[in-house]
Amino acid sequence: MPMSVNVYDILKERGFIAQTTHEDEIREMLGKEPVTFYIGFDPTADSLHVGHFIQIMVMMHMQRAGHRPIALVGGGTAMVGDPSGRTDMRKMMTLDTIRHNAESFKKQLSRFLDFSEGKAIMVNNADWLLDLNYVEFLREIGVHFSVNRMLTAECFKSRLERGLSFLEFNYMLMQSYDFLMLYRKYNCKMQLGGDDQWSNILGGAELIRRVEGGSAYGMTFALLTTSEGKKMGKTEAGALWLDPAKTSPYDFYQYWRNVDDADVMKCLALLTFLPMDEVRRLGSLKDEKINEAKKVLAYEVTKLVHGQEEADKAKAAAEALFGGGGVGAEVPGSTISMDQFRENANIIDMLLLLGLIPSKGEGRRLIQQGGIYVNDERIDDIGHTLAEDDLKDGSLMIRKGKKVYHKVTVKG
RNA sequence: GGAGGAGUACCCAAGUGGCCAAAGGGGGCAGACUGUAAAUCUGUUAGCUCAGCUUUCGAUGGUUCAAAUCCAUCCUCCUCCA
Repeated sequence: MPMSVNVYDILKERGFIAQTTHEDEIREMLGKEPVTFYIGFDPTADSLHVGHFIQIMVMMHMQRAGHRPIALVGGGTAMVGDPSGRTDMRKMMTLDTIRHNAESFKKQLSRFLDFSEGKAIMVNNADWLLDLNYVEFLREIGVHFSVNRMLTAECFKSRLERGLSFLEFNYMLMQSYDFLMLYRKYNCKMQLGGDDQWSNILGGAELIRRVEGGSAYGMTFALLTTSEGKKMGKTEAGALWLDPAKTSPYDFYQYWRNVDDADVMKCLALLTFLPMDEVRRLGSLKDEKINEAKKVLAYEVTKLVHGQEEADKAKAAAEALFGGGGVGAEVPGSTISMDQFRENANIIDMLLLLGLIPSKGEGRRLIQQGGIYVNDERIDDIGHTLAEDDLKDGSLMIRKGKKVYHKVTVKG
């Protein structure tokens, strides 16, 4: 298999790599042969989010370079909960929830990777973890772990201050066991993951070396953080989901359109496939010009996640709304009936109906502070009533603050 | 199992009988300035039929004209000892 550019160098140049177990050996191995590797995703929610997307980008880069990804859905590990980087205990999830989430993960993952002809594999660790025999597991795997060493691991530090249950303490063993199983079954030699997974990955690589005497490697990737070190991809509504039903393509697009200047280059490198020369050019734009880079970023990421059609729509909507142009058809909004319109003609009732405000108090505040516009006219009376005259071609535009647009279409 | 300590709004955290819908900070939202950025400044941040009323300080019950504050029971968490 021809490999012109070593994928390790690509990942390195784009800023993915945080830590590796054996840098030189890994680079050499990736350069000369197809390698089977895996990344685990614990189904703790019913959709993947941007944090996962970084890992998916890595898998795509690796697959393009001829390597074989295994996407591991953590149906078994989710039963226990990874304590890494957490300050409090995870909520215990029911079996049904986990199953449902695992199914959603599978669906989403298959959009990004080519699973045909064994080019990628999807597994669920519930298949081997749930039926484990406790004593056997302790004897086969448990012997190889030193509690003393585990306690010094970075990922448990914060938890040792707040408390760590035995249940969660075992997470590392389970993940290590996963790696061993995949090594045995698929000759999986590498585990990749977010940097918070470093300890868990090391555990697995060492386990394989001890039990099988084989060579196993690990590599972690920078978590997506802002220049201030905060986790990226968080919105007021929670995470930035990949599921269009949970985060609309328009909102998704807007999130990237609005990233901090300082983060633009990093995001372009990590979240798009644009050539690095282009990334550097866009990232070095200054002042107002950097808006161009943000538009490219938003479009490219949205295209990868939601497809070209949705990306085009999101872009068109953004241009129509912010470019001062007319109101395009693809603007985010909702459709209500004429009865609903009449019954909720009071502006605050309408905002509530549309889900733009959580309570009427919030609505009054917004209006008093001048944050609500109807058809681009500021509303300054909390008793304002919408009239049918406000409708233009059966719709009207409500704006909350500077950026939240909502088109109301009235039918019937 | 024993001894102490803690649970306050989205988060952290003050408040130990009335002046408490509850200081302060963070976060959020809105306004000004801008580039749909950042920083800064201002306002706001329980609900409602909003100068009034209703429901909140782990839960339940009690004392009192009056409780986040006092008492009882329970739940949860932490620390030390075993």
